[in-house]
Amino acid sequence: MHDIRVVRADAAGFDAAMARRGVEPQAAGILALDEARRAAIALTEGAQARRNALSREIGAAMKRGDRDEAERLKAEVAAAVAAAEGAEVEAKEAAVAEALSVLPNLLDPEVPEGRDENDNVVVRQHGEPARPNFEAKQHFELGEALGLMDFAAATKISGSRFVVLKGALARLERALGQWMLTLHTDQHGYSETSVPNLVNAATMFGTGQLPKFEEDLFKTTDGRYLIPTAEVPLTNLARDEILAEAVLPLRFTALSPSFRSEAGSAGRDTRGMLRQHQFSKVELVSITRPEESDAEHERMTECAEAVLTALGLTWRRVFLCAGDTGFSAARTYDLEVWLPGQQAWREISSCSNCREFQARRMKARYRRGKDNVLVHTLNGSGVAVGRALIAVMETHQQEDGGILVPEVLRPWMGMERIPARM
RNA sequence: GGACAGGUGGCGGAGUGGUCGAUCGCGCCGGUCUCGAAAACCGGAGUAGGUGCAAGCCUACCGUGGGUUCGAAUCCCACCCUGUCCGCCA
Repeated sequence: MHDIRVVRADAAGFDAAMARRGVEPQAAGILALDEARRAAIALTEGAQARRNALSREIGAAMKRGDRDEAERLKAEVAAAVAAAEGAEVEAKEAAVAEALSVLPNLLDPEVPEGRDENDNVVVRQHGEPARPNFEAKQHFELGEALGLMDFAAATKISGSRFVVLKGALARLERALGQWMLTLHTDQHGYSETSVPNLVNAATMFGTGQLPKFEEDLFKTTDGRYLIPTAEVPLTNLARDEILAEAVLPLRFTALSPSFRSEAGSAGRDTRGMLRQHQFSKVELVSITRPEESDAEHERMTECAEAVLTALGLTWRRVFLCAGDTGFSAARTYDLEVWLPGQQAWREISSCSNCREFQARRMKARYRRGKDNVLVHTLNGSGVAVGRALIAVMETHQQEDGGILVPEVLRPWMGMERIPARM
């Protein structure tokens, strides 16, 4: 959500910022709506002031028993009320709000120019893509050979883009989630949080999923939505709050399922569990003072990177370009992990600083002296459990189809290796 | 699901048709006192929007949305939420 004052103050700058996103110029249209809105407000409020004054006079007239005068004034009030209603202030305010709420966030100046993922910039890499002396398999080949990853069963139960994990792979998923959550709470200062997975429309508006991206969500029959990420409930903890400065920064983490309709990605990544309607994810969310958010963004990204390093994965940090940065974000780092079976870098985490974009939608503020100031919100995957499972399988696969369990997961797995099926 | 009781400013809590944006307490900000702090005392302070160079003026907001009325925090209706009890149920 944008501040109309920003558009008024620098229309050309606003359009230039939108252009980086590939969005057509908006300022002129918004300013026209704003003019109409303000004119309607002036008209209506003048009429309301007249009505209020007349009402007071009526009260006075009644008090002294002057009924004729009171009746005469009532007629005048009726005219004022009609004028106020004719201006249609609400519709005009809604038009401005709508226009401002469907536009993406302003990008940080440092965000690289570019149209799509090909223009993203690698800023850091950990490890080198492995060159095993055997042909690395993809995770679904491994999982199906182990008899522990069953897509047919999931299709029967639910449909495409779901999976049933069994035995050691089900346990591996649980181990990953538990271990990551423990890492972030015990080592990284995040507060463990258990959140609803079903939220209302106001919550979805707060983080920016609504009104523009409703088709990406699953909606329930009673008008609620399944969360596409725990970012949604975690960030909305601050909605409509005025926080004490001393509590900032707030850092939350949650392990939750994420539900995505994947509308528009038909035919993409259809094999395996890379792109599912439901997956498990450990999410990180920070609520900070404005001056802290850039440092917090780096810190958060490093917390996610620590997960990948500890799992023995090969990864790189990518600075998303203008065209690839998400709607609510001012700047985003993706973490990509190397998948030896697929011979490709794939996104496993995305860490974004949304600055005050979500906070304005949510009215999430903190008290600084006598002022109420919008907080900054950040979110990052720490990390996606489903994709971490894939990465662990493909990275630590052995020639016989067994999978070596990373050291950090062994206490949770109760085994050093998922043995190949005999 | 049924029956009651409620939803008021950062928090607590008054207010039942006419200067009520709203008494009061806590907390908050400024000041007096003090070497400093605490206490005490004095003063200030809601949010959003419109207008104006500014001081200021105006409008809206007492869960949400309608309605009655010249006028609604106050009356009526619907919905949402909270509490208590009952029923049902992981």
